[in-house]
Amino acid sequence: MSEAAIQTYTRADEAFDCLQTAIVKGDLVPGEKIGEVELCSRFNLTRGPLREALGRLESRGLLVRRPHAGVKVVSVSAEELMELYRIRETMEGLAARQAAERMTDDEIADLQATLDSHEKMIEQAQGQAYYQAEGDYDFHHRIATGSRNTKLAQMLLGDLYYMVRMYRYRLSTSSGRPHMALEEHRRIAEAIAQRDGELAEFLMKRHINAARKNIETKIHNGTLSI
Amino acid sequence: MSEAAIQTYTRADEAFDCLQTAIVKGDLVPGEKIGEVELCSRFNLTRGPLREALGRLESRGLLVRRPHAGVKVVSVSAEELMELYRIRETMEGLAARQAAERMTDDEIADLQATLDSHEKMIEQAQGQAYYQAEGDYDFHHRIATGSRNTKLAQMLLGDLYYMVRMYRYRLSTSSGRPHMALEEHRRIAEAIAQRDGELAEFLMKRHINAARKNIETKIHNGTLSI
DNA sequence: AGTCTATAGATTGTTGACAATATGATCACT
DNA sequence: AGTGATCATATTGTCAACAATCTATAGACT
Repeated sequence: MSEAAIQTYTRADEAFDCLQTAIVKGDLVPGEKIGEVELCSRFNLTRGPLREALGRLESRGLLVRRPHAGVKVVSVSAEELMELYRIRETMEGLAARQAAERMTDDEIADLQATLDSHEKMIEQAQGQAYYQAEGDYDFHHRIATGSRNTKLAQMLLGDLYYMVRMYRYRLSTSSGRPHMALEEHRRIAEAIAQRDGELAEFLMKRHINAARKNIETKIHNGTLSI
Repeated sequence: MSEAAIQTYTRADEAFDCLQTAIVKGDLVPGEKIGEVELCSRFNLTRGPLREALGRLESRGLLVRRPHAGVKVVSVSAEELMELYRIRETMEGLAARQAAERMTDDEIADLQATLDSHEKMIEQAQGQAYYQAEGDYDFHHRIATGSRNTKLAQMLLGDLYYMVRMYRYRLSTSSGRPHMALEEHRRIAEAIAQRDGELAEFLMKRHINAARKNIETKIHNGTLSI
């Protein structure tokens, strides 16, 4: 094993993961004030590691803390969610371009194989958006790491995705346009396979822009509420 | 005062600031392993707040921590520094575009006034790059906040700038092209004043790209070593 | 002689108690 | 009666001792 899994899993890491998934899954409601002792009893933790985890989460912008007053999950407005997508658009565009230049042939083959399995999933689980959401996450994850840009991957995977996923869960349905998204993924992968960075960037930006517009119209329709 | 300063400044915040500036200024050498107790005695802190600060710094990617083994300042290779600039290029391009669309007239006037004072500073302090570096930081800071994109500003100001500044200090000289940089700033400000987002984005990307190339050639020359 | 194992030391992770601060309710005053 | 200040409570921030883990040194074995 070259890259071993985390050898020692510290309590603080545990706390961090627990809280993060709780926030993403919506178990911790945005805006609601939550006490430290309550969190401790809820996740079987002690306050030390918990506070360390809270610090990390705050630094990542998932929750906001006021000294001596308490901590609450950050609540994102519709506008801010749209801003998040605009950031993703530019950053993932860059990631796609660099991925086209730097992914190994094996990685690209894997990427395309992944898309095949996504297609099967979509066909099997008609209308069940969950697989699509996971698949989408998987696809973007691979490209982010494929960019070989450590900091970029860190920002994308560590910061942005969790915020986006947080709202994916809430407006659970996900896009509802699985076939179209898959098709867009295919084209991006194709551009990467042809080592056409410029095209990959363009297609990725358009892909995320389309997702943003899709959500935006749903919000305006009233189909979706944040 | 609408946005009051931090009412209560906790020890953890103090620790965070101390460590961050120490890292940026180079008092804490990258790669070197540092013990918690040593840091405590050095900054007159106790281990509790220190550890919380360490967690935040780690989450921001300024240092890396291995459980039970210790913590060391992250060391960035020349390639990674270039990657950082590529990220800045796209993100600040976006910031400039949104700033052109959203900054108030007052803010734009302030921005241009800032450039005037920068010009005077450069003339007065011939060759002293410090003012230029600070001025540059100031300019980009204003545009980041002017974008009205909370998350974008947070990522730029909270994550990227500190890493870049860290190396600015080390290769202290800064660009050594103050007049040219100022001229580029002027053009960007002008584009923003004319509410031409597309142009502002283009000019900003070119500006950062030029800065990147400047450093890159210096590294190849051997003028600069990381 | 080289390599592997085991132990000692030091360092980090964790815990529970203590101090400082914000919130909410009570009471006096206008 | 409504508003302001004061105080009690509960919660957060901080501290110092304890437990768990890693690293380095020394020894035994192949």
